[in-house]
Amino acid sequence: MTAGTSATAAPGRERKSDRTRAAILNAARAQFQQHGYDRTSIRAVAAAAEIDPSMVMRYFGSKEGLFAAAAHVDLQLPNLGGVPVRQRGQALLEHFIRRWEGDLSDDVLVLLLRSAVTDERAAQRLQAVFQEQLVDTLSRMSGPEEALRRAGLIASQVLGVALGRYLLRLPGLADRPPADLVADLAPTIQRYLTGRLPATTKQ
Amino acid sequence: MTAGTSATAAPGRERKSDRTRAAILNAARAQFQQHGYDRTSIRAVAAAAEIDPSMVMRYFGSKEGLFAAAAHVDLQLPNLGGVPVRQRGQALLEHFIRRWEGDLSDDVLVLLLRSAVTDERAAQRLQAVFQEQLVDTLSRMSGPEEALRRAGLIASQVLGVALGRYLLRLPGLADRPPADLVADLAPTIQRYLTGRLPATTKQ
DNA sequence: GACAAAAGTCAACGGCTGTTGGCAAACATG
DNA sequence: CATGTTTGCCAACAGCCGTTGACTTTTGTC
Repeated sequence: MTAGTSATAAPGRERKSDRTRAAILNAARAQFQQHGYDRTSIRAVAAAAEIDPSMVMRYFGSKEGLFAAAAHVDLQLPNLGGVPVRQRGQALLEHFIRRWEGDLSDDVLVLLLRSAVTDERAAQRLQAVFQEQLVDTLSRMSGPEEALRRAGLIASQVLGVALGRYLLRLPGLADRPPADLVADLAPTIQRYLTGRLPATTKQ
Repeated sequence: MTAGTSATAAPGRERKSDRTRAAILNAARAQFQQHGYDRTSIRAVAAAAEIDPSMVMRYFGSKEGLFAAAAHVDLQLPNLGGVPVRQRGQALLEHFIRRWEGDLSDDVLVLLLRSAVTDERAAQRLQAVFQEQLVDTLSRMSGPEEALRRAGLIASQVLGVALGRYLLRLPGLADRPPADLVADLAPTIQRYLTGRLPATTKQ
């Protein structure tokens, strides 16, 4: 409509299909996040996107391909170098909570978590996110072995909160104000991040 | 329905059906734990128990009934009153780790966790376990409101470890010796259990 | 307007699912 | 042996699933 009709496809020209492609992807993300991989059907996604199920196959090849496209996660971890050492735990924790508490289009990690518990490929994908984003960030502050160890501890606490608060809705976690939760948990993250850790057994 | 029909049967007398009943239950537990609720089919359970699928229906009514029967969890939390206050965190943590690390028939909580992420009923059941066993245990040491708060924090860390180590198999968690993990995490549990917690915002 | 590619619709396939009811063997009891 | 109950297998149902291929409509280019 905007560009001239005679011009060949410019790089910025958006195809008509890109719209439905995005619609499918949005619907898929919502479904995967709410119901997990198994209980999300291509038919339901197509219905939510108001198109035919076969379109999903055309654009994404298979249900697995759709999931792969929908589950791209970027943690967008902040650069902790600019934060005073004593406040890094709280800063990191606030970052996660803010992501989850915020607008409902951003929590792809919940999507991934819900599916990874039963789907092996989703688990590997979550493992990759953990490795490439969290471990790498910590590697800038310490050796690779210690980074892996600290990252594991942080992941256990952060994912545990997400699990209990957003998936299981445990009463002691789900009904607390975000700020209180941050206050309670920040010392833990701080210790995992910068505190002194006990010596490991030989390895 | 479950009561014996004839009064002549001695109390210790075991029916023939009790054997297959137990076989079904064992197979179901293994399947539910390994694949979660959705990917466990009654047919697969029946095949593993070497009986007909219709038998499962006869004994447990439905797939949901089977799951309910298979997912009975008793955390068997130790009485922390007999443990020195400073070691209670470690004691509680060791208890959980020992349960999971031990023989492969005991980890019903992993079963429940894997299913609770997608199945609402399983989630409610896990919520009940959390409430009736963990919160109640802590209530003996503090007021009910504080107990709920501390229980939530403990659950987030403990379930987070179970999630990362046994379900997702994150490299920083899954490949560490149990003793090392206990050493790293014990201070956290200790703080959640007995440490001083920041003031909460009004509620 | 003619024509080709893209975008979308429709109906169907084979497979797996939970669940049901009928019927055959095993068994205990008179 | 005759009886009724328990225990079990078999075949089938209705439904949803991912996926496919043929067909029609829209769109863009000459």
